[in-house]
Amino acid sequence: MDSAEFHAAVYETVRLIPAQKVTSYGHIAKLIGMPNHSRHVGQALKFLDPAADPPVPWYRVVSSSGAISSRGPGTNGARIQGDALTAEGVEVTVTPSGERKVDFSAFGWFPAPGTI
DNA sequence: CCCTTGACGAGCA
DNA sequence: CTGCTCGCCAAGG
Repeated sequence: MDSAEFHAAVYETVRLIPAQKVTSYGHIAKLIGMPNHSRHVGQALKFLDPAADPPVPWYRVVSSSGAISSRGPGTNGARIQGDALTAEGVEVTVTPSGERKVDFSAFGWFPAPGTI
């Protein structure tokens, strides 16, 4: 599997995430058969064209702890993602330190590989 | 070819 | 809860 196929597989899988559900980078990696490439799932989403057609609901992908990565101070990516999820009806908790988190027990989507 | 970076994950103190 | 270590691997300098 080359880089282009990897990206395609990631986008394809992310589109399968139901509305009002979230999953993790690591689980996306498992679903496409590359459990050790969680970092590259993030890369694929990072390179994604926001105007892709059909759209890719990248905002439904968070870290394994349920937290939304900050992307560093000065960037508003985390806030955008949190807002997008909130707008869809997903409960996003904001910790005192400003961290946004999602409750997997209520909104998690983790199908076993091969069952989708 | 070596070194550093990451929208990551799991384990441990 | 926070912080640190190690494993992972493609990309870019």
